[in-house]
Amino acid sequence: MDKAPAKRDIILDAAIRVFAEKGYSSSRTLDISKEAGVAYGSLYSYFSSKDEILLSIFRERWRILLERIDQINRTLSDPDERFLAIIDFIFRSYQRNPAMMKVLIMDVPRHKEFYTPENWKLYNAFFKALADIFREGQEKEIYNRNISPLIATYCIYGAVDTTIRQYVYNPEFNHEEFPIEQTRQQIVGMLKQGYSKREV
Amino acid sequence: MDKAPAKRDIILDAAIRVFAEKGYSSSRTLDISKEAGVAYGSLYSYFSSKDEILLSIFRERWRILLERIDQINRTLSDPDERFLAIIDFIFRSYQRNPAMMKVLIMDVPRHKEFYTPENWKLYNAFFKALADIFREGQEKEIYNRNISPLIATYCIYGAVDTTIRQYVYNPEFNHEEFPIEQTRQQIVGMLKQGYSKREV
Amino acid sequence: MDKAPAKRDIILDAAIRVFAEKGYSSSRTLDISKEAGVAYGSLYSYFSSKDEILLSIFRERWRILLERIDQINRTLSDPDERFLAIIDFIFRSYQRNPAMMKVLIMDVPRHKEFYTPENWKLYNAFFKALADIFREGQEKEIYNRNISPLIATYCIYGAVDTTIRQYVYNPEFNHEEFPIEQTRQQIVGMLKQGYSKREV
Amino acid sequence: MDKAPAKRDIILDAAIRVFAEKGYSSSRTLDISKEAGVAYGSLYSYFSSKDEILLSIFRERWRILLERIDQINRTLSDPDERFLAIIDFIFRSYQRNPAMMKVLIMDVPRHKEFYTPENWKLYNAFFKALADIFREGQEKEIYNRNISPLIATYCIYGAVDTTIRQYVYNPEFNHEEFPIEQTRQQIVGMLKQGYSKREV
DNA sequence: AATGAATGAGGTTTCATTCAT
DNA sequence: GATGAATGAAACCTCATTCAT
Repeated sequence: MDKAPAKRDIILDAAIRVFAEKGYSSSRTLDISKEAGVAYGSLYSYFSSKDEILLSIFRERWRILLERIDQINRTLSDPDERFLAIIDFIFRSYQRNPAMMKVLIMDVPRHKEFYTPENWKLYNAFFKALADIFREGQEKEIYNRNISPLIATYCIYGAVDTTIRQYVYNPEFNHEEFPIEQTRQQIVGMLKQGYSKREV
Repeated sequence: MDKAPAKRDIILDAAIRVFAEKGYSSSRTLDISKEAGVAYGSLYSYFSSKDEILLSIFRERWRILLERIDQINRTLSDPDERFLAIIDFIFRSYQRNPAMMKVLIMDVPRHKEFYTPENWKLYNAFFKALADIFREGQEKEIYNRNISPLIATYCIYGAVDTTIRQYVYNPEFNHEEFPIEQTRQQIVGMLKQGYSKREV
Repeated sequence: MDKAPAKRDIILDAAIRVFAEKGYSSSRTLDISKEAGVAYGSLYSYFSSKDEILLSIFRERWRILLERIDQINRTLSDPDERFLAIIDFIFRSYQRNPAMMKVLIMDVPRHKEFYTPENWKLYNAFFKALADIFREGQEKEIYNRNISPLIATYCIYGAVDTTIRQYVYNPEFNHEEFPIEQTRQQIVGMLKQGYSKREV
Repeated sequence: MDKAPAKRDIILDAAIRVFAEKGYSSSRTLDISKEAGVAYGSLYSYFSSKDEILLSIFRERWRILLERIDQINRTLSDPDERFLAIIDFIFRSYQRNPAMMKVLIMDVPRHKEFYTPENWKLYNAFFKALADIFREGQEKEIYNRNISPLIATYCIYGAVDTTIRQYVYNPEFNHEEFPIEQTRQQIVGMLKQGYSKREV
């Protein structure tokens, strides 16, 4: 009984590629079925609607992110190392599957049906997990207590997200001038130390 | 001869509200005309298509942002003060017209027709202006020279953008618990000093 | 009081050129007003609708054709000479104003509103006038009595019309290979003598 | 696999009736789908646009005419008999399907998209085939050598076309007074012998 | 009478979804 | 379950006509 689940994932992966390429609403279900190599109507054996495909992408892929954070939390205890590992995971996710990141960042939150309490709960679980790490850093007296953990989290995620978005979208952003590994280090450095020159 | 320009702007403002509410592709041109209180066909006297309305919003509003930065650069000379003023302007823009910010952040960059060289040039002019300020701060030895000005700029903008987005979208984000003025100060503090506790 | 009639005719002439160029239904009233160099709304000072412009073209220009036949009938008495003069007039009309002929041949009869009894009466007056000439030729024993005058008339007009249409429309029809004057003579010759070689 | 072709032809036949009734541009695609008894959108499974329907009618039906001429040429060798058979076929086509003839004569040549080199080539193939027959008649010394074969062809076709058009359109043309078979004979007689009385 | 901005009904086309095979 | 032809609601846009100036 591996066949049905496999096909479901084939469709989901195809949908990610198509949505990333054209955007959700410019993507036609026919495009998805072609990309997946399945019959037109087969989409509806696995998903009730086009909406449902997008939301499934969000729910299933976001859950993987959350699980990964859980795993990092279990493996590492130092907040700094945890943030590093998470940022690393996000960067590598972009590198592995930029299409998925495009969809998660650009299409999911712009979709009307996304705005249900359950989806928000799942979405915010990510920020809450990050905020928990931050809070622990504050308790361990290694992070600044003047900053709200949630706000800190938004800043961290926003800095990472906006930068990676340039790699994905911005044609004027020169990949060779900014090697991704170096960029990652600069972001982490800046978030931790700030952009102001430290007094000696 | 104030009439025609006025009507064009009425349509543009209405379109911003409608796009913000429903997203670009779920918005119908009929909705826009109703919201603007003009006849259906009048949209097409001022804009050649629905696409053109969205792109006009981007071009005209983004230009205002750039002009504002110019003005700030002419008025203030200290890089710190300049960043503060720009972040302040962005925060106040959100407060004044969150709908416009939604559209600029969420709809414009997800639209296929957006991706023309001219539009990218205009878009990137914002980041270049910020990077110039950052570079000056480095030359004045007040900003960290280890960070690329462009990356720094993405981090600054990303932190601000992602946080404000929570005010605009996230129903679980409690506005009262996080007064906007205080949030702004925390972001600026964190970007400048980093989240790590400074050694004394 | 020459002004108003002048403008009316300016519009009519402009409409003929526009209809000939694009066909009636692809022609926009805006095109006509621009071609005429009058204000958009002015069309409706002189004509009640776009339909009415087309029908006015037919009524007024067709009447000129009928008057010309009348004049020919008054001037000439020999049926052969009369036909020659009429065919000559039609050929020269094409040369002078092919646009008008295009409209009269192609657009007017394909228009729904054309099919009123009065219009048909006017239209058929042309064929009746020709048939009368033919009948007289039969009575004078110079034309074949076995042919119905009306059918003869359709054949004569059809031969002329179809040939001239090639000059106007057919891009593969080489004008230089077929000088119009020579073509006219061949048509007249063929209609009168038939295409069969006469026994000596 | 008879189903798809059948439906395509059902749509084409329905379109012919609708176009003949209202003219191409007054015909709505909804009318065609209703007349064909198929769903609205089905039109677009078989044709890419309304234009394409009209041009398909031309291309497919005109090809049948050309094939018929080919067949006549293979079956008969006498030019006179060939012309007779072709005129006969045209007359019978009108009788069988006057709607199709209306569309071919009135709508197709007035349509902008018709004017492509390929369409003209197909269109002119008809006249070229007729001209070849005429030329052969000249070589066999049975047709007048003074007439250009192409001009002769236009006259023959124009006479037939204009006359049949009266049957189809002209409400003042009395079908009973002019039995179609008799009309056909008169046309053929007139084209061959001319309308002038032959000297004995 | 002249103007042209405004109007909105109606057209073509798209495409998510259904369903008979 | 798989297939893809069929369906028809709904979208964008056009453009003849009106009407306030």
